[in-house]
Amino acid sequence: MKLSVRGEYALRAMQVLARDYQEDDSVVRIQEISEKQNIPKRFLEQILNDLKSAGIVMSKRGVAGGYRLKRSPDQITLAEIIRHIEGPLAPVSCVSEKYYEKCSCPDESRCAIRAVMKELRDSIVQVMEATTLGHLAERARKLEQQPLNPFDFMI
Amino acid sequence: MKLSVRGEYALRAMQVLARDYQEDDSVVRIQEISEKQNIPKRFLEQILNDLKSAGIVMSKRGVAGGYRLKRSPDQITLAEIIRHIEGPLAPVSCVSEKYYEKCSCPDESRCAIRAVMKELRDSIVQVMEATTLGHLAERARKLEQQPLNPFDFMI
DNA sequence: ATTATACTCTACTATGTCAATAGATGTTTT
DNA sequence: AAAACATCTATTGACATAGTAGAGTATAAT
Repeated sequence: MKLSVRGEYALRAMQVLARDYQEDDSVVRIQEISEKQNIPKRFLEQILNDLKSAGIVMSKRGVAGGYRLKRSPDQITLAEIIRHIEGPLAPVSCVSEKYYEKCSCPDESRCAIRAVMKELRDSIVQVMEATTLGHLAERARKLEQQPLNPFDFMI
Repeated sequence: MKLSVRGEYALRAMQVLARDYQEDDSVVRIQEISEKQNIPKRFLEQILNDLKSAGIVMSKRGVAGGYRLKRSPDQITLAEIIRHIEGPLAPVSCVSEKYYEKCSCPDESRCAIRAVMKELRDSIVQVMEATTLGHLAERARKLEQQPLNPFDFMI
């Protein structure tokens, strides 16, 4: 049920780009994202490259180079990011809409687990498609304004 | 976001035991579960063994041996099974209630992704804790009664 | 033009999971 | 007691994931 580390890093990197997003063509260096989010730089390079070929970010090479979102943060959902990095959002691929694959069970149409997994899939997809990088940036700004809350350390 | 194969097999095996559950102490052979669900037998042995030490099933050795649920199907949730097989239900462990671990991000209390992941966790947990093996068995019985629906092959 | 910067591409290593195999142990039946 | 059956335990190999490393390419400042 877990997100891969790769997927988590992708989201955290996109959060940074969304937070710093401007209409002009300003870019953010990998180094900076890496430091802000504690992500191994070399690993992050690969992830950002994936997201580039997915059409989510664009890059500028050379001295003042870096990455920026290819579209407005409001037009990029978390679902899109995760689907490109790890494939299906569904917990089992026999209930996936976009990446359906037959599973090994004898009869899908009579599998009760499959029925439950469909429900689960729907609630996951609902959250992930409803949340855009724009929402994330807005939320991040609000959280930054709040004073540190000591109760957050008591989980 | 995916369930491991191990977790999927565990659920499918428990579905069989729940479907065949009786108050007496009748058991089901691994071989039988393996054939019904197309699960590699030796692999299934390990999984059932795990579930045994988790207190979910009990076994009887020797001729006429096999496995049965240790408790009534109504008292076993899918959440309990998955937590024992794969750990946290949460997509990232920094939002897990039962298996919390600090993540590598600089400030959890101000991470917007974490806030979204918490929502996601809640909806996953809600489905998995609400669904018992009893529900699964009931649902399986209903599905068995239905005629084959050709539309189920058109996903 | 040269140099420094920062992305790009490919390959490698380590770790963990999935799956299969083999042999040991315990129970019942004959 | 022996044979047959079925669970138990340990080991192994294949594959995916996480992370590291090095050489290469484009850009801008000097």
